Amino acid sequence: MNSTLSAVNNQTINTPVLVLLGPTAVGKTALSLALAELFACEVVSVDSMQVYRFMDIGTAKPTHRERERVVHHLIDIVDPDEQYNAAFFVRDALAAAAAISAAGRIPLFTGGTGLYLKALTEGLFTVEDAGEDESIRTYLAERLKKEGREMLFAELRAIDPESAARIHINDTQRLLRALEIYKMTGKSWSERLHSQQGPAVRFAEMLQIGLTCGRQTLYDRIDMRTHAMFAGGLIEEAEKLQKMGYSPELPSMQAIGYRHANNFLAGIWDREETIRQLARDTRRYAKRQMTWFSRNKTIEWYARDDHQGIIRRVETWLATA
RNA sequence: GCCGAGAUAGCUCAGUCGGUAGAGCAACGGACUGAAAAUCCGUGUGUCCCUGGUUCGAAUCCUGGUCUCGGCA
Repeated sequence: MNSTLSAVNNQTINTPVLVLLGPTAVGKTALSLALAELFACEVVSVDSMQVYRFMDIGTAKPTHRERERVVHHLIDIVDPDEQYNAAFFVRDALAAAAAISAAGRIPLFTGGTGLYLKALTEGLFTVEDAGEDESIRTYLAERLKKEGREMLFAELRAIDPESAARIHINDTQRLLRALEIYKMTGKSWSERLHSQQGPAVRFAEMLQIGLTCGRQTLYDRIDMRTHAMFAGGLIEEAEKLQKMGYSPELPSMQAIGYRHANNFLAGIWDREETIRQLARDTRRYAKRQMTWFSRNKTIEWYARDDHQGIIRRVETWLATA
């Protein structure tokens, strides 16, 4: 569209790209704002739940005031009953990054959704059909109910023994997905994986900063944030979503915080139990995030309050990038 | 002070006839390719309050202590 597009050609974004990741509640948002203002960045959220409109408190979105200070992408882009997934994220994140780079600014990917970040940097295999084929999902879900998982798993073993060896029989979600891919396209999940080409767009200059802190510190922060969410109106927000017609069954409403609030509203848990469960599930989520990040050897880790150290690192990186 | 009950995993507790211990919750480790804040897999982490004794062998039986909780004063 204009000359600055030289920053981006078909396969590669050549200008600097920053990534800021870390477990929930570690303090990514505060640092992302500081980095964005210092280094002329726009934030691209890497968060599977902040994409949903009306879900503000439970997803700990940056506030409207914060979003006035710094441009944020991929927040509030779909309604809670709309499908969103890793492939949509890759598409949207690449588009945002290309536009930001072309404008001479720096994309700052910030978030904690491990799969999304991996999909962005390493790519996904493509499925021609691309969409969600609801009829196949319904068909498989019914067969699961009628025939049981053993039958479906035996079928997977027959058509894709490699995936059957990798997927545990109790992992219903992956079992159904593997069968769905085959039914939809006639090719197995493992065939897809083997024929995968790599990311659609490469980032020539990417610095990945990880924010971390001691386990106990993180858990204390999670406890504080849990109480703050309650005081800040988490229950009322979930109630509002229900009144808008969003079912507790929706993937978005199964997010941490919302499913807890829904149980409270249904009278299953009292306030104290809801807080306890919410804090516990958030701790477990943080642990799963750490597991995910620990495999990524390109992350440079910094203590959560070492803003000066991170800023210095970004400065030297930009000088050479 | 007296009487009674108890002390075992981070917590609540079980532990048969004496054979060095296990359940729930919590915790911890891991997987992850279009639901991912989802889904799933794995792990017991212990001075059995202390002490001395009986015994081939003690969480278990006995002695003495310490502490906790009831009740009575």
